[in-house]
Amino acid sequence: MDIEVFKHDSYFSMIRVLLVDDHPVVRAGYKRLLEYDSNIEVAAEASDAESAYMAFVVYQPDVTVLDLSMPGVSGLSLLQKMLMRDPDAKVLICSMYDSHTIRQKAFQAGAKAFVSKNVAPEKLLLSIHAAYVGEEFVDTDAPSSLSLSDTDEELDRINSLTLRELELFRLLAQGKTISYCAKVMNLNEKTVYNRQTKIREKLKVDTLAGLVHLAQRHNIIEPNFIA
Amino acid sequence: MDIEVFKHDSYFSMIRVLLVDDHPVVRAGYKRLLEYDSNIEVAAEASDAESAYMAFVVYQPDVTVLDLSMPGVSGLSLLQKMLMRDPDAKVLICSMYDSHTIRQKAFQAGAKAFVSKNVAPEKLLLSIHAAYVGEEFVDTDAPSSLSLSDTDEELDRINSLTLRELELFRLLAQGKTISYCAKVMNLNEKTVYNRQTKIREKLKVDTLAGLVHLAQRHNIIEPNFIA
DNA sequence: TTGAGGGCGGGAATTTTTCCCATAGTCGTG
DNA sequence: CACGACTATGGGAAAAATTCCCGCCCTCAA
Repeated sequence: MDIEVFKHDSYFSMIRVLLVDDHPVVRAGYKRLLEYDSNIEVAAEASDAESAYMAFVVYQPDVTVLDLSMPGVSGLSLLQKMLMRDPDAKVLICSMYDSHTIRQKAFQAGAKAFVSKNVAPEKLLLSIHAAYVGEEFVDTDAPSSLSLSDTDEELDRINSLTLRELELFRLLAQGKTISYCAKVMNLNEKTVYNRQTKIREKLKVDTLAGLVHLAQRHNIIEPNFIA
Repeated sequence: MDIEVFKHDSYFSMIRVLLVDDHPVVRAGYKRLLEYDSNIEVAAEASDAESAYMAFVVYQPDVTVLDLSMPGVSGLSLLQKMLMRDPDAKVLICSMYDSHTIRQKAFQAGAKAFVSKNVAPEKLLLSIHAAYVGEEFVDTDAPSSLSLSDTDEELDRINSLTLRELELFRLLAQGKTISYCAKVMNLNEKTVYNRQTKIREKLKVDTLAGLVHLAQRHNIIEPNFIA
């Protein structure tokens, strides 16, 4: 991949990037990779949703690279908040765990691009440029899209979840308590209960454990075991 | 199968590191962080178990930084293979997901150090130096994990379950409802409730989802996850 | 403008779950 | 044998979690 193709004419065309990831190592990785491209500079970085939003408002980056799997609030909510503030924001969603569902939700929420952390460095740069100019970019050679078939009923059900529901789904599947969910999602516990019921109804599972299994099958959450 | 080698201008006191992680971004992150330390150089890197082993044999790094969550063969297997080849190998295990169990397994397998990807950059460098001189290094301020280093508490807890409790534990972790459990175990629902409470108490888990995760961590149930 | 749908939560009813307790069987031991 | 310790089992009342049904607000699209 010839990086020279990204060379812009003037100094003023630098793409200013905001990096959001809770892992210092990963942020460092992005920075190093982005350094390869002389038209990109890291304007700011953040390790959690709040500071990310603040940085977004303050620095007004051209492109935001946002990791989905952050503690607490989901990256998707943050994305929405950003888009609320600036509907034209270019956000590149990056996720450790790839799945059709996650991608779908990301784009639905307004992401301009999606890559998994497996992405080759050149692809990452490419996708940032693509996002910058407003194109949608999809990392096609997703390594092992392990979804058996995209017509899977379970998948359809998951896709029928609204954003907010998906967010709660993830939290619950991770084993968070109702009250914790209420806190981090800024909701009344009652609402969480109501929503949980709705989620289970949509997903056609009748136990919490069922939610966990379903979530793991579809890479909605990280498998917490080592084989 | 790509082993990248980095020129090292023979400063024999340099700590030569082998990086093993399947994510390019993460490898880049390590490299960037390690560059801060002028006594460390990245001798080679690898993105999968086989090439990692080859690199290990060929380059004989002073310290290997090994990510646990790799596709295919587990990082732990790779670790064992390396130690079989060189019992004195210094391997620093690095994992996205931290838990006491994981750590335990890592040290049990012969790891010299363990850090989670949340680790602060300085800690990472510190741990590499520690591993280099043969010390065991434990990232103490691990955010959410109890850093007690004795026996595997979770396992002990599971072992403290009675047979009947274990039976119910498995059913629950598989997502069966209380009434189903009562039926198949020939019990009054009340008894099942009482028992479930006791199990969660013994296992120190406060949600059903927690039971599922615990069960999976310890292979009590089949991970119902397609890889 | 109207209507559909998401997001949010109140109130009462309902169900689940806890907590404390009682009974019974088993086992090892003095 | 009798004793305590431990497991297995469940009753009853109380507490907490959950459901069910409802209304409100907002946005968006027709």
